[in-house]
Amino acid sequence: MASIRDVAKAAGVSLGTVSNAINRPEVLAPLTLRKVQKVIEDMGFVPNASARNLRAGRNRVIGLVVPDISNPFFTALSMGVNDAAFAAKYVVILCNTDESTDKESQYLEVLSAQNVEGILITPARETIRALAKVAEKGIRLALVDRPALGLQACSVAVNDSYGGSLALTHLHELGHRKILLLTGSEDIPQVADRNTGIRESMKEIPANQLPQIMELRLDSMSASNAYDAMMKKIESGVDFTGIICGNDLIALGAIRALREKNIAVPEDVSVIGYDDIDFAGSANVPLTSISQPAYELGYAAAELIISECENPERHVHQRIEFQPRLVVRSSTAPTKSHRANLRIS
Amino acid sequence: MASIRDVAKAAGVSLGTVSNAINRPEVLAPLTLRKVQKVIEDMGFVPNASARNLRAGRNRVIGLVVPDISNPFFTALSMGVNDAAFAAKYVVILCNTDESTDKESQYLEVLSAQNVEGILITPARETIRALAKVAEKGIRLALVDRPALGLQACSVAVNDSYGGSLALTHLHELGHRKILLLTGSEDIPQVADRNTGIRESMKEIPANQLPQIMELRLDSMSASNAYDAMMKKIESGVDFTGIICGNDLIALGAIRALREKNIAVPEDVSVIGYDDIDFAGSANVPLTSISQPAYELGYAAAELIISECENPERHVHQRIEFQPRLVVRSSTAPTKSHRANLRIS
DNA sequence: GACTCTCCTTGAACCGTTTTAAGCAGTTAG
DNA sequence: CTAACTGCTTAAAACGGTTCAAGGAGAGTC
Repeated sequence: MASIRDVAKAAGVSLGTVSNAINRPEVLAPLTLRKVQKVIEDMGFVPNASARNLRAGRNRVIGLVVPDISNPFFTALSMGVNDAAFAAKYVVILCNTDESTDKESQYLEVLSAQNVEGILITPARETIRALAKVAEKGIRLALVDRPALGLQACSVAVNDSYGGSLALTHLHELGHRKILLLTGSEDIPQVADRNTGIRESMKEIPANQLPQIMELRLDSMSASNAYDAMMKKIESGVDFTGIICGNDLIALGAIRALREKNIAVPEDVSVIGYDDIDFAGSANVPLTSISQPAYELGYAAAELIISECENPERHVHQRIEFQPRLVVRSSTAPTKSHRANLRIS
Repeated sequence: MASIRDVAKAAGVSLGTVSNAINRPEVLAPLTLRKVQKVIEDMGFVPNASARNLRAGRNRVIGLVVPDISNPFFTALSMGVNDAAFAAKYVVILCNTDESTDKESQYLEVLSAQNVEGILITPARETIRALAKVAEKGIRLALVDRPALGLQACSVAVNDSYGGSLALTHLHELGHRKILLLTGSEDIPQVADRNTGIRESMKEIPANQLPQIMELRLDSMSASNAYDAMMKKIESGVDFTGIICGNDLIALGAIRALREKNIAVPEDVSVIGYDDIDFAGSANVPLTSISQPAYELGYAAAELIISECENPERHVHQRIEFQPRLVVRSSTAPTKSHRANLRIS
């Protein structure tokens, strides 16, 4: 590999001049510049990034740590991060933790060894301690899809509590009074927050209309898991008219089970998903879902951390919160009695 | 940020000793080692990767360039790459080109500026020229999901031609004689290869059983696009009993259109997808599909390029080819006449 | 007591850049 | 004619590690 010295020798100039040709072309005499550039071109010279970073103390690399990149939500988020980084000529190291705290802290080690300028992370659980350690080492942090609880860092999140409330209110307005909550473990902060939102919005509802909530917790928030659980649930009786699902995959799994048992969606049972993944709209029963701006979330987070890297002293930590949005499609409908009521009035 | 010198001073040893404590602990006296390690721990010292890499001439970073990370196939592939890299203590920079050759070559620039050790790429189209330029700069390449046409590089691919043949043979054996090919542009190498496979396997079929093939090309291989095209197609007459789709998303879109038009899948029309994405099995009509080992593909490719980086002189370029696999679920079935025939015999 | 051996530790060179102060012509001003 | 300035270029000092030849201290041997 050619070094800057080789270029200098070949061009008959000093090594500093070559460096200037690359980084501050305006200070060179046009003729010299031309000459050096030609040699660089001819030799196919690429500056060594390690040396450059060593000297400059920066490397235009950020890390992104997510629990599950195969979840379309995080895929979209990561696309947002990538695009924002690309626009700022940064580059993203993607780390997928498979929801394991172990792998997460290992990745944090690796990233800090790589001296990335910043880390964007959706911590799997309460990894605040490991994060604080990283922050101590001078690596900037931003939390994604999670507020920065007590941590000195930016955060970009979605109002999950409001999302839960949106789902409940929608079903309630359609006349549903017996609602099944098909979701994951309360250990997952997002799940917990949405449940909080659901409980909160119950308080707004007049006592005589208060829906009854049943919970069914899944070990893993996958379609097949939801399908199995739902089949069992149906066999023990369908004592609900609406289902609020932890995510769209769960909703799809549940719908498959319902159809197999000849329970019509949305005529007999309404189902509402969460995340509004790409596929939701083109599913067999187009899903009503709570849309989260995953791409924008990632984009905003990346912009935030990049601006912090570019301008550390002027930066103030921010907390950005996006609002989820209800997207009504065909998997939810008024209950039969509600429809009857509407017809009467 | 603490440097190795600060550690040395604090521990009262020379800087070389600290380096040894980190990299060759066995040469140090146990006492010294202990002492230095304690200081490292206390100061939270992390060796600067740039400096280390500068000296070593390596940086344990590879780039992964894919056309569309939101396609579950590439998501799985990238997980394979990440896991293999993680195991070898490498790190992956993910680049998503949105199928744009422009963005692709920009990313190649960025990656070579970052001096990554190797690049794993699924070239969008025939980007051989840009790739050759990168290769010249001494960056190792490996092609993923594409054979290394004339390029001095490793490649990991799936036998697409065989995949096409699998699909056709499956439908043919079920008695289908009028088959619709619902796929993307022939510019996409995979699409072209599968079509070749289909044509090839036609030659094996006795003339009196030869199926008739119709082609319908989509601009973009998405579910909604497939749905629209399919709706139109159905309105102009259903002159086919089987559909071979370019990917699973297309299959799902097509199935939705068919159902909406009250054409039963698989009773009236069989549909076969491609990729066998995670969701295929839990779709409303569980998809028959051609499974590609996306994760393994990525894993193998990463292992290949990493081994090349670790041992450049001993490395010989390889071409690994995976075989696709037919996964039969519920979206394909024998034609009515075929079923009748079976009953008779 | 001199010699060799072992075991640790050290100092210095080096990796390939960026950056900065200094230098060197040539020009302009006084 | 000197001084100051301008416009480029250069040499040298970092940056933070790794590595290696050389050195020093004890122990063992003759």
